[in-house]
Amino acid sequence: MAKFPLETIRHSAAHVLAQAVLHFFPTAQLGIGPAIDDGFYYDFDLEKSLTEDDLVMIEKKMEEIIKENQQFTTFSSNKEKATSFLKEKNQKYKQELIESLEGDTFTFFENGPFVDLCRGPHVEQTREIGAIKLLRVSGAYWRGSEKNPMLQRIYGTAFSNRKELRLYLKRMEEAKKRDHRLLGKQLDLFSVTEEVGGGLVLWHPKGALIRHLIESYWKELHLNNDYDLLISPHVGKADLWEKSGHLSFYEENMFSAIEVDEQKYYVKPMNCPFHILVYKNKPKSYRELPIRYAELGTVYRYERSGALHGLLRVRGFTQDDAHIICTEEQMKEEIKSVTTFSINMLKAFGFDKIKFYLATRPEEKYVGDVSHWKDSEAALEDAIKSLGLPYEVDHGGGAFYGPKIDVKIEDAIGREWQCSTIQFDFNLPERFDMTYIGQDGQKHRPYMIHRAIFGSLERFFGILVEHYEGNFPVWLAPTQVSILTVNEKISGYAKKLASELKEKGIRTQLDTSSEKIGYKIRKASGEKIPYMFVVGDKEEESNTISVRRHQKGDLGVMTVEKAFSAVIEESKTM
RNA sequence: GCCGGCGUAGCUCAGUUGGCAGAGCAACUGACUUGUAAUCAGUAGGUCAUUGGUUCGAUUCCGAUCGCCGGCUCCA
Repeated sequence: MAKFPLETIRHSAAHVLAQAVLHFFPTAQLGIGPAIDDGFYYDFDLEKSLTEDDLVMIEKKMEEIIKENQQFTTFSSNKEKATSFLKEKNQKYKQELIESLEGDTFTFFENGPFVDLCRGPHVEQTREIGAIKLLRVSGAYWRGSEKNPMLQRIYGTAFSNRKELRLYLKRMEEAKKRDHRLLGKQLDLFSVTEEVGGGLVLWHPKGALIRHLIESYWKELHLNNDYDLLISPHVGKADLWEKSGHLSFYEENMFSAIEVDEQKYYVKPMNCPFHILVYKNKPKSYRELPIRYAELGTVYRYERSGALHGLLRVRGFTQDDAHIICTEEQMKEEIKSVTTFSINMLKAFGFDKIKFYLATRPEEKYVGDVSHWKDSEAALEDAIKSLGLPYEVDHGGGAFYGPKIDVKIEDAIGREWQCSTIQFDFNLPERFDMTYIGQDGQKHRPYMIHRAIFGSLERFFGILVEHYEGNFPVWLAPTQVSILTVNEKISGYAKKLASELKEKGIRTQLDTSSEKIGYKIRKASGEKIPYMFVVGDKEEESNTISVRRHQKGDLGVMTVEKAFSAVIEESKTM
């Protein structure tokens, strides 16, 4: 067991990094250097752009400092002294930092020739830092604001010993192999091309097939749970977006207007206004509530070019959107059922570890009655509690229009992703004057809940690819069975098996090429096809199949019936 | 958008004093008839991202643009 927590080790490593950088570039201005989730970084203002070679050199120096086993010591001083000390060191960012900090006592940490303003804590001596590795250099604005100068940020990681560092680096390698952009290309699932534009996805046949399966399952589950499906257009008039408030609050994220017949139209960034108009098409009675409108609605949002990332951050995507419109009395039950519904959907895709984050009313900017906020927050918290799942409360983290639950799922290698969100909206019902006629014959304002489970199909698909490492379960695999012939004489038998499988609804492909069986297996494995049916003379004579399962290997010879039912059974399991 | 890196065949990548553009895989053709992760031979495939400059000559050097990658930022 290490003497210090990782965070302390990493924070200390950040100091050593700064020390090493100052050794080579004495005029460097220091930004901040915290420990982060899987390592640490330090920001520097430097004349020279750092290169890979510089990193190697700096890392070497860091190793030396660690070996020297310098002692970490600390001292405090008041604001005046601290400022003049930093002035003397010519550290303007640190001076700025002190200016913005409360109190009059500032601690410094010193090791060898290096002194840094810092709250600590640190390890006692540098050798306790263990093993370090510098990972990359990138740009970062001082204090995260674009108005400030851009500093150079060096990222690194540290562990208490070499072995753990090696394991971490190995995990990173593994994660890299799962990259959906890489697998998307290898498995021919989708592409994003320069000709179409960044963040606009072309779904290739195999990707589109998987998406179709996801969508079909999604629709079926919604219909079975009393949702109504809607379909709405991709564009709408400017007036609509004025009314919804998007043009005042969200315009910077919208594609610019299209003019048709002297009218301005906008491509939709959200589906809500359309769903609301469906609701408002006819007066609604309390007897009709709750109403649950769901749509796989394709929206377009402007994302800055630098933010685009494979399928995870795109400009055109399909939300699995739904709007639940209900009375105050129905609210609690609706929240509960939508939460359970989300979990069930996510579980079908192998996500069992789910965490909730409840975000409540912001302190200042918010719309609607405080009492409505309180009721809805209680409803959200109730729902999570009743499920007995882990959750955290983010006080004041809600949107201005309502409180929400964000749901995070954990994938096969322990990474967290946010997909689902369940949000109250006190804004749009007001803006669109949504009402229902209550038992008392009066008009009432309904509650409206937005929710998405996958969030975006593009993003969810990207996450799925990484989660499964491209090894889709049988029910989702674009090709479920590949029939491989040992020689060309056997192609008749193979064709017969293929057509029988297809008849049973199994997605089957046939490889009768004049290659050796090893080659065909290698090829099918590369495509990550779950089942390989190897057939030769022996199998034809005995009406059997030699079954091979992807990632498991040879399952041996079985009767055609048994082999078929194995695939069929598995294709039904989610 | 900003900082830095990168852009050579469908894919993965070689290509240095600046002098005819290369390999493996994939594709195609042929031979082989194969028993559990790569059979052999041949053919074809390129505006070296685009564009301007330097030069007798640019994939190579310089500039601009576009795109991608790592971050920052953004995510009412």
